[in-house]
Amino acid sequence: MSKSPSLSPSGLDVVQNDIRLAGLRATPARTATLVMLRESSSPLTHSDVAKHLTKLGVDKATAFRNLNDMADAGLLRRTELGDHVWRFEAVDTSHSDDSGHPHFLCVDCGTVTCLSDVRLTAGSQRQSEVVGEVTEILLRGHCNDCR
Amino acid sequence: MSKSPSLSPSGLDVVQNDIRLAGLRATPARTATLVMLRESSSPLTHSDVAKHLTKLGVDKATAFRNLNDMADAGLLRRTELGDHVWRFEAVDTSHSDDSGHPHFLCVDCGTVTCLSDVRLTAGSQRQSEVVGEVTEILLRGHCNDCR
DNA sequence: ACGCTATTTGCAATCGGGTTGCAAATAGGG
DNA sequence: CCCTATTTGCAACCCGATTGCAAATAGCGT
Repeated sequence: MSKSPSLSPSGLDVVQNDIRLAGLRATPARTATLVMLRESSSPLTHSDVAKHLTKLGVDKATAFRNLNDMADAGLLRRTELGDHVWRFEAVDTSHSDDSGHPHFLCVDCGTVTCLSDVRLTAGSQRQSEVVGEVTEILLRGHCNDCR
Repeated sequence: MSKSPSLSPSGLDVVQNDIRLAGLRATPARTATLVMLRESSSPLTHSDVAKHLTKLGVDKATAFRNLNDMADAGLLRRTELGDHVWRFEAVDTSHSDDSGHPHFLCVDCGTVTCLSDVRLTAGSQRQSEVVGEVTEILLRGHCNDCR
C-alpha cells in the first residue's frame, strides 16, 4: 500500500494533509503543485511549474502566489542557482533537519543536479570561515552531456 | 608613479588603452565603467553601475549596453550569485589565466566577498565529477557582520 | 449534510528591470 | 580635419512577476 517514489510521499491524501498542517487550505492548485515538486528529482523552475498548472486550468498568478505561499509556509524551498531563474523544490517534511543540499548547475543546458554532500578541504573551510558561516554550496560547470 | 589600488591598473590612460585593445572605442561612459569596476574589490550589481553612471549623465540603456558589450569583449565578467541580481567584475587583464574565482554571498545583506581559492575534499571532488566538470564554486551563508 | 466566513482564485491591470529602434553625436583612423 | 562606423540618448517596448478586487470555495462549527 505504500509505494512512495520520493522521499516525502506524494500520495494525494498525504499531500493534502501536509498542506493543511502547514496552515494552508488544500486546494487543487496547491495539491497539484506539491505533488509535482515531490515527484521531481530536481528543483523545477518558476515557469516549469506555471506551465504545468496552466495546462490544468490554473491561472499563472495563482501558480506563482502558491509557490511563494508554500515556500513561506515551509513546504517548499526557493532556490536560485545563478542563472537568473527561480527554482522550487519540495522540503522533505519527514526529515526535520532538511536544511538543503548542494546543487550542480550546468551552465550550458541549465540542468540542475542535487548532490547529497559536498565538503570543502580543511584549508578552504578555514578560509571561508574568515568571511562568514557557509550554509550552502553551489557548483557550476559543464555536465557530462554537454562536454 | 605607480600606485595601483587594484590588480589591473585603473589609471585613465591605461583603462582607455585596454578598452581599445578589446576592440571597442574608449568613450567616457565605458572608461568610467571600467575604472569603477577595477577600483571595486568585489563585483558590483547591474544597478550599482547604472546608478553611478546615471549620476554622471549617462543613460541607463547605454550603461547596460556597455556592461554587456564589455563583458562580451572579455573586459568584464558577468556573474550571478544566486540572488537574482547580475553582477560585474573587471577581468584581470594582466593575468591571462584569470578564469574566475569563488565568491561568498551573504544571504542577509547581499554583500559579496571574493575568495582566492576554494577546494573540495577528494570525496566531494569525485562525487561532483560523476555529474560533470565543475568550473565555479559559490558559497552562500551569513557573513560575520550579520551573525 | 449545510451554512457561513476567511481564504483562495481568476482576470486584468500594473510594475519594474532590462532591452531595442532610430536619429543624432562622436571616436579615432586616414 | 574629415569621414564613417560606432556609440549614445531617448522613448517605446518586452516580459516575467505581482497586485487589486470581486467571485468562488475550503473546511470549520453545527
